[in-house]
Amino acid sequence: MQERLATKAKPTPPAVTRERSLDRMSQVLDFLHAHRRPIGTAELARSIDAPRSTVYNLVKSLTDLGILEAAGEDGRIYFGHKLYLWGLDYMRENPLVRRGREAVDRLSQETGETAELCMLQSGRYTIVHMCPGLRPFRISSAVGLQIPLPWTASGRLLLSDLSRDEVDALIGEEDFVLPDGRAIARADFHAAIAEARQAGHCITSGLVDVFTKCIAAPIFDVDGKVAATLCFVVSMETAPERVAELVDVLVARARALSSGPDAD
Amino acid sequence: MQERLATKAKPTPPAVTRERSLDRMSQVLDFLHAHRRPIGTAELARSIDAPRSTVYNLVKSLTDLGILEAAGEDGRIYFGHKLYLWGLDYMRENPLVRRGREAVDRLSQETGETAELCMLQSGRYTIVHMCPGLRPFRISSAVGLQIPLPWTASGRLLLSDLSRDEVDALIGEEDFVLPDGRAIARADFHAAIAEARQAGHCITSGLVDVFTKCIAAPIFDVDGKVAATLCFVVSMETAPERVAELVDVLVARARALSSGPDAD
DNA sequence: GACGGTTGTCCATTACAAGAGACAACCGCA
DNA sequence: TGCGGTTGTCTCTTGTAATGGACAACCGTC
Repeated sequence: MQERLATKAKPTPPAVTRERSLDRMSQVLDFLHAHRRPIGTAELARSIDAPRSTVYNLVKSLTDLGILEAAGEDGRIYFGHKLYLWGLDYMRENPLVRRGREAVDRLSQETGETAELCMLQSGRYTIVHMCPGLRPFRISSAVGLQIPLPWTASGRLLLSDLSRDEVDALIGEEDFVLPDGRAIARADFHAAIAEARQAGHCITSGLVDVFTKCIAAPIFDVDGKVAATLCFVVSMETAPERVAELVDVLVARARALSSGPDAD
Repeated sequence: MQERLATKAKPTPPAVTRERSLDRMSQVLDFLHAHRRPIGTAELARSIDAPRSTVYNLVKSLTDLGILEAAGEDGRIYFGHKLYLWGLDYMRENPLVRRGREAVDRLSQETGETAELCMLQSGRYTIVHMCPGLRPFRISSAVGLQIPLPWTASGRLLLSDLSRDEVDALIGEEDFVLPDGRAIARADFHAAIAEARQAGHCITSGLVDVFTKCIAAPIFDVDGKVAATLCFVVSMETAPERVAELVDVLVARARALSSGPDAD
């Protein structure tokens, strides 16, 4: 009886925590997403700080299900084809993504520029879709990449609904450091966000890459919040009139996609 | 006591089987993939023949993880954005898919035609990647679609390693009926497969769509089997010389992608 | 307003999986 | 050949989640 009560009344739960398999799976897949290449099972277990036996069992199960696949050598594993199929289903059924992709393809065709659809997913900036332009640009296979918000024009628009504190909470100090080592001042970034909101579009130059300019326009959801952005990645050399023209096209197309209940 | 013994000595395990959460999840996602649109939780439970309480809990967990998402009205659920991210990772890391995508983008840029990368996945024809051409074609957002193999030029190539019986086993009668109601004779289809294998490429006219021609070329894996195809979707009006030119480009590019251990 | 039909929530039970740890088979390297 | 470092498999224990089933809140329809 006493043990019963004692057991029941335990004020502090024991330190040993047992994760659910679904959570472990999510940890594994999230880690793989960040890791961005195949990994061995033992190293994976170390990386996500999970018991080895658990991870070995889990990897076996997930491999059997086609969620993971052997990739590379040494029995390394990575994402499986099932995830690809399911991901495509998401893309096809999600109205914003589906219509946004079509818009990107069409914009790229019409202008010959590289166009992208960008969204905030899990608090991170994501390139959802890209269609390369005509110009002999380096084709970055960056689709699905999650890169720091301050690096992009779209990032400034996507954050324009948040308060200053929310933005600060969302973005770590390291995200303000550009690929070439330069750092963006927080104050400047907040100002740029406000400016982007005012202007209804945003242009950045030479952030991710010295040779490119980003032009972005917001797509609004039914609540008037920025749900996604359309964006052009153009050469730094692009003439100002051409840039202005692209801005107009982009803003118009983004507005057409905004809060459209006329989807199918 | 008797029940105890009976319970303990059970020679045949009871009919009640308890599925693992991972298996249940896989059932749910596979069902959604086949269902191809959002579904309510209760109906989902009925559909996969799982206990209601199990499915309610599972859907809650998966939704929290971003693997499922509320979609449509009535609390229906569908695939979540995490699957999209993970699927893109699969696509980016898989050497064949990655290099095939780049080739498609480049082919489309160079020729101005709509180009596609197609594969056989889980025994079904899948458009893995598409880049729309310059011409004002109807943009089909067909990426990830799994359509009947007989409808396409790529399908004929992808099946060219299989025996007649294997092909027959893989393709149901309904797949031979084209969108406009016409039916393809099995014998003709088998002949077309053989011809495609011989020729090293395949051209079909007006199958999926009266106004289009499909031109496909095979990408071979290390074993010399057809692993994927590159394909152009062009207007029916395209001049024969132009078609011949596109065939040459396509075959050359596909060969360059074949069994390349020189991947990155 | 009593009814069969839903959908969604919440328990109690217990079968099963998450985790700890031992183990063998490999590496190098000294 | 022994010795730390691996990786991968296997056992056993025990916590926990999958399940059955009760329940409330809704429908409609008779």
